[in-house]
Amino acid sequence: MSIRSDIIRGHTETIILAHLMKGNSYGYEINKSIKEKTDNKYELNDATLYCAFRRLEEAGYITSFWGEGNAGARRRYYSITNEGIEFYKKSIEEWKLTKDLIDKLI
Amino acid sequence: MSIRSDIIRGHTETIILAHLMKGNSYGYEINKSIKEKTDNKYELNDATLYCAFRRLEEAGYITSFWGEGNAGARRRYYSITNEGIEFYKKSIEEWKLTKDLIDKLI
DNA sequence: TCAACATATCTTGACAGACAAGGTATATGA
DNA sequence: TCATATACCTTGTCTGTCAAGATATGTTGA
Repeated sequence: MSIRSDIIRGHTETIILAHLMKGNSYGYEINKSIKEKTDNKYELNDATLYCAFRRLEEAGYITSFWGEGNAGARRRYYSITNEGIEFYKKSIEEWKLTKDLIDKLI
Repeated sequence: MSIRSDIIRGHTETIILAHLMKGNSYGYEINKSIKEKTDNKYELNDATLYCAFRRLEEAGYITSFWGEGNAGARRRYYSITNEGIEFYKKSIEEWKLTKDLIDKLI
């Protein structure tokens, strides 16, 4: 069974930030990691991923820079900011509340 | 802390069906019940609620009829169908999977 | 009496996140 | 050389949600 995007909607940014909490990374790698962690049950659509990066960067939660080295296709790396870390922590708390809420309601 | 609608998006129909699993009901009552169950932390927007009713009825998951008796404002009652019950059960399973998935990712 | 409030449903138009589809470019291995 | 994997990005569309507004009835308190 795959997961409807409406169900997971709104978690995209938190998922990305969670990955960046462990260190700098780039889009393709993050998405591969999501796929692996979920046994191919879930992955982000490219457009969704890069849209989320733009939103996060605009909000000041991440910064980006082009990867150095000329091996393979260019990579844009992302780094989480202090504001991003705060936002991530809040999102985790929100998720806990949401789980309880939905469990009460359904 | 209140819950962003993006986080709960996609659960509206399941929440409504969950209520109807306990017996016929109508929009206003369902929303009041949501508010009470969540200690005023969450409630559906009117438009969201009635849009969801329409979708569910179109999908054959609920049927509706005008309430009898002339006391107070008119009520449109909703009743869950067998297909609706099946869909509800599937949605519950999907929610369990989603919880696990998100917990893995964030 | 009459204003305010609670009950109850519905419509319209706008917004935002997600998606499908397409494009661009580099490196590697058969 | 051709397919594949890597890697990023844009455009237009879809859909659920929301804000705002409309409509109507019953109850309660000043």
